[in-house]
Amino acid sequence: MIEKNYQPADIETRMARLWEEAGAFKAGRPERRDARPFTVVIPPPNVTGSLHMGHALNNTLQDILCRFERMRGRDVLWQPGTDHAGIATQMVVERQLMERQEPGRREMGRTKFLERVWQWKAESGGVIVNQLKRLGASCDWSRERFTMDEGLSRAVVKVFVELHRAGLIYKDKRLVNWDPKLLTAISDLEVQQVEVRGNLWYLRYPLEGKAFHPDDPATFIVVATTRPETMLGDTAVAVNPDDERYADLVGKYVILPLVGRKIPILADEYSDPEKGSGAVKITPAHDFNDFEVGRRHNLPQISVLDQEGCLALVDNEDYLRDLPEGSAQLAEELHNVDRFAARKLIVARLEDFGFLERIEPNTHMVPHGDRSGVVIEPYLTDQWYVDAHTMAQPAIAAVRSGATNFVPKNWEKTYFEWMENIQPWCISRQLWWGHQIPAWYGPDGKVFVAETEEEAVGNALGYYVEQEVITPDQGAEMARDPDRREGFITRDEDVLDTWFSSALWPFSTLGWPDDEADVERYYPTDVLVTGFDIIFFWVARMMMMGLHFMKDVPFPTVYIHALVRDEKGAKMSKSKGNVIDPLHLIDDYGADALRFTLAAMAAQGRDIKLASQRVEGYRNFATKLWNACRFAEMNGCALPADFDATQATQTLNRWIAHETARATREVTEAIEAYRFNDAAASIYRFVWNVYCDWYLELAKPVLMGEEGAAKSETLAMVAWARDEILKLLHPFMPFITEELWAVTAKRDGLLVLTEWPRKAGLSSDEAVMMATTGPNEGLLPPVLLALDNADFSDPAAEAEIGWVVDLVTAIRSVRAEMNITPATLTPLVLAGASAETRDRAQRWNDVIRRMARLADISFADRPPEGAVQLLVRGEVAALPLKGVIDLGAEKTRLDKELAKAEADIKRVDAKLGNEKFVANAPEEIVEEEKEKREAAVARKAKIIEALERLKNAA
RNA sequence: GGGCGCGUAGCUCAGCGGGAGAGCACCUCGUUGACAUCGAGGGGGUCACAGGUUCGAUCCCUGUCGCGCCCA
Repeated sequence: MIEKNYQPADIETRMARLWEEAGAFKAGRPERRDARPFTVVIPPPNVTGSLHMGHALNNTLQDILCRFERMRGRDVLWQPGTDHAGIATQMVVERQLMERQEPGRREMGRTKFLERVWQWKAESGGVIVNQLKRLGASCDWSRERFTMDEGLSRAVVKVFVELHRAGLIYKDKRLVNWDPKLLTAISDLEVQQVEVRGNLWYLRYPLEGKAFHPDDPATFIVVATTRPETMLGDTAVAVNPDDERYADLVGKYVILPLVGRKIPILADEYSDPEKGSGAVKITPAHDFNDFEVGRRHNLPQISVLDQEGCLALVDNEDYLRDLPEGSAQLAEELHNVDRFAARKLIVARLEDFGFLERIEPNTHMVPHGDRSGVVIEPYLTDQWYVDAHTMAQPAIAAVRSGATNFVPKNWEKTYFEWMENIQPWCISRQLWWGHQIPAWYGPDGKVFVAETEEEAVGNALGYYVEQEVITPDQGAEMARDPDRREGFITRDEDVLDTWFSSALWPFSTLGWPDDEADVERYYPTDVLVTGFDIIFFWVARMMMMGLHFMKDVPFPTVYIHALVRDEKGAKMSKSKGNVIDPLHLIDDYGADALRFTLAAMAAQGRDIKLASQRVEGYRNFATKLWNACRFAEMNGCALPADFDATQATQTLNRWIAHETARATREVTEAIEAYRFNDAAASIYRFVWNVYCDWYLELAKPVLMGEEGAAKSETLAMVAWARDEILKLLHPFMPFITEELWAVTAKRDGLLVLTEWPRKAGLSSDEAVMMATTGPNEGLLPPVLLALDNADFSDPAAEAEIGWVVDLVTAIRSVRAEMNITPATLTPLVLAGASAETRDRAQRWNDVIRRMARLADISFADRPPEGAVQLLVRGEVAALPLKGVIDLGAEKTRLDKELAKAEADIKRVDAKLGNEKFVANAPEEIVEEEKEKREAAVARKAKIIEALERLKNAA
């Protein structure tokens, strides 16, 4: 029994429980042992996260694919899990400690702190998983993984060690993006370039051997810089080799103001003559470009900042080397001053001595940390790197060859662009929460990388015994007792970039390296669904790791979906306050409505501007379906076991079978092509504008009428089409369809595991091929071996019902125009009707009268005088409304129609009169135009007749 | 500076070589046998602009203008 009102919240909790209890989402179901797998790995959300619109869209689309393929008989594995999100999670827990006024991370110590993070994860890490369940995500939750669980951690270590052995992971000292707030290195991708209004400072650097005077340009060279405070670390001045202004200065030296260091003026292409003064200061330790210039010219690298972005000058050997006496005083004064305060101090000091020429306002891009929000400092440190350039090559080739395809295809360009210019990937992070790098150091800094501490220590001790740094006895001692080797062998403190573990996700979650059975079965996955913002972060890296370790791409298809924005097109962000919370929408309208909205708006290649009004509209759609099912139930519609829709005899029933087949084809093909919006539009139109608006309405007289073959067939057909609708709609609106499936009939099983309607044109052989890996047909779901005629089509039924629809529509339209209230029943006269039309009119008499508000239907050779005359499929239908209608208005209406017909004829004639058109256009197009002309000419004739009669009546 | 994409009905968006579409909003009418979370009907668009290709362009090409995103 269907409830009177559709209540999403109640249905959703019950259906979720039902699926859970049935283990409906489990991969590897015994009865599908021989079915072809369909595998998708979820983009693992951060454990710290909560569901936002991007997740809602991403997971709705994945769920549509998974439910669709599950219904098509595949063994679906949708692999869920979460990501440990190093920086984000560590920040969350640290903030919590602060709020509770507990000891901070450093006071607490590493071990204790990590315990706290795990504790936090246990308490709060399940939030987003539960939110995904509310959305209806049909993941195999029994296989949920976490990037820091034991198995995945083993995968991380193994990958690190193997890549290190292969020379693809190495340690290097170079400039990194340093976050002075979080005190860690971050990768290029975690840096956001932000436009900042700053200044360009023009500084005078005195030439060596000349007495500096601010008024004498011959005694100095002007350099322009956006970062005056780094001048303390300058080791050269560069000018463009083609810049004639400075040609004679190349090779000479300047004396660095305030500092007194003698540094060369050199020629390098990097210096842009158009920018600033054309001369640029070179600070290799504090600027990426300068670093490269420095390498080319063998310049020293003088770092003048510490980890926190404060000047570090006292005891700074690099800085103090070769400086004149007295410079130590400046070092003392500026030591430990923050970089931004230092900027002011240094500029003021330069100005005092006449070294500041001028200040020019300058807007430029400044790197910021995407987590901390502070200005990133290029900083010279030792870090671990992946040789991304080498690993990118197979990943590039795989997309070039089509082994992996992007949908839509244009994202491949973005992918290539980045991959072909890829920089070494800095993977070490100075954090605690993450996979600690499996590297150990000896007293001389020599590194030992191994999968276990035991192995690394063994190697190290062996080495130092051999080198006679320690005796064999000491070595044995240290091997036995960790306390004894403390201070001698130490483990690398750093952890790996979170994306390092995410890169392994498609195979680490399947059990690699411990158990490869599932890797065998489910790798490579079938499709990756994700947003374009993580193509670089994640997709590219999975490609590299997958190809290297699995020797195969992780997925043949990458579907890239849009970003969800607010209704004005702005990116949703907390600071803007324009975030629409998907959970609120679920509360208000139900998960099904939200899902359908997102699918309907997921057109390829465009961002989604979401308005909640749209969600409301699709909630109404759910209500419509609900009520249609209630209607079927109230009329006792039920599907007999042996019912075959294609064998129906009633025209109306053959018509809905035909329309259902069409909808099935459209929905199936659209999902197959990742055209979610087309699929949604198709099922929407079918349910509302075909099934509800016409089929149920046209069936009413039969259903209310006397018992008999026609009625029993219709009772069955209403139920049959309803069931097909529930199946087609299930991937989009799983909750309401599952509920209706359960309450509308006694079922063998859940809808979620019911077979998808066979697409037209798919032979049973192909269906078998699709769903199986082997020839063992005995284990197939029986439906895949039966059911033919899925491409059922009946043009005759289409023509007849089409006529009824057109007739009713035309009458309704003219009645509304003439302001005839529904209470007024009018007669209808079919003039000069063909035998076929007479038959049809008799067959559909009840329906037409009811829907068009008619008193009766009669026939005549000619339309009566003073009637409204309508053209329906080439014949005249007249409404004798003498006295009711305004003859003047009717004339105006007919004049308008006439003008339209004449315009149509004129346009077609222009085409057909064009020799080139007739010669060049495809035959069927020309034929079509001719038919259009004929129809328009016939229409025109009838309208003229109608006008004549109107004149007579007046 | 390089790349990608977008300018179609009041709004949000489909369509993309042969007669301009949907949803919402708007206007009119309606307690018609499931549904007012509804039904019926209606108005509304030089498809940004300018060239070109073509028998034919909203659709392809070029340019201009406006907007967005990514990378330097």
